[in-house]
Amino acid sequence: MKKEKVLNLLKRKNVKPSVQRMEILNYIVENKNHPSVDEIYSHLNKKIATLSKTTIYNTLKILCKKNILTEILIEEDEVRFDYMEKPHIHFKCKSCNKIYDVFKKCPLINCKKIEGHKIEEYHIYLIGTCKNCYKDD
Amino acid sequence: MKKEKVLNLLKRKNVKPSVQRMEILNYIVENKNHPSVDEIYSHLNKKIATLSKTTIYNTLKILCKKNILTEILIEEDEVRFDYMEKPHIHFKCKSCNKIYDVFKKCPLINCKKIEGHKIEEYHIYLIGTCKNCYKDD
DNA sequence: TTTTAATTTGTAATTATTACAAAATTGAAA
DNA sequence: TTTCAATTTTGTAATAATTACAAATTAAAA
Repeated sequence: MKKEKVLNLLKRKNVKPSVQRMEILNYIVENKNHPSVDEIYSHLNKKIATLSKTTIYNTLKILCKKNILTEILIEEDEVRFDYMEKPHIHFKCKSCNKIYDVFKKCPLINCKKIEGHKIEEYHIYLIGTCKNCYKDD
Repeated sequence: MKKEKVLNLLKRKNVKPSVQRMEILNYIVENKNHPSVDEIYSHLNKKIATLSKTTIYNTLKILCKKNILTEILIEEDEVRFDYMEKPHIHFKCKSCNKIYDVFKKCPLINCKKIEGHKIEEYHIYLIGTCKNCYKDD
């Protein structure tokens, strides 16, 4: 994603841009496999030597609150993050541990209510073996 | 669930029964709102004064491995557990924090493969406001 | 009973995340 | 440009769920 696009996205959602915020958001948007906080840190640390993990946590929290990102709770021990342009499904491969985006439609996502409960968020997580790992058997 | 049913369930799935294992499994099966480890501990501690949290963690791990329970990753900071007789959806209320089971059918649950990936587990989490909290507005 | 194996327990270690306050940076006003 | 206030970033320390591990207990087998 172009620098300008990230900048505009932040502005549009009322998040004051900064070098750190732009880099963090950009890395998540670019990297499709939903990097962990550690991965984000390791990668960006090369560019921004003074970067702190606390900044990453702070930024991610803001970006979620402003609905730019969504938390993915597919891993047991850490949170992942998702830039969701359109609603989609997540598939985690048990073997290689990658998290794929799947854009198959699910009628559930159009429901506003279910058994009387008002739905505000949809999280669909599938777990199994991805096509790359599967063929190695 | 009757004592004997829990016992048979454990035996059938090749888990050696014990007082602790039966009580833990029974509590999860009986309590429909998916108690946390802390809640399980607090409740069963009254019955089994010597109970240790480590035993609960050990037992839950075994029960998951033997496919008697499934992990629910709907909470950000702790794991919940589910006794899944038939596949269903989970709905978490943001307001009262209860986790409901919803038995509406979703065609996704019949898919064995998606975009070439082999599916082994289905986790569908909806988040919003439940019907009890909603009407208080 | 004696012995062996499995389970339970308590403590200490691990690890992701948060709280907090100092340092650095930004942006506007003078 | 300089000054000053507000915001952001950073590092350290605290928190809390989970796990590792070994001793104690219990159950099963001989």
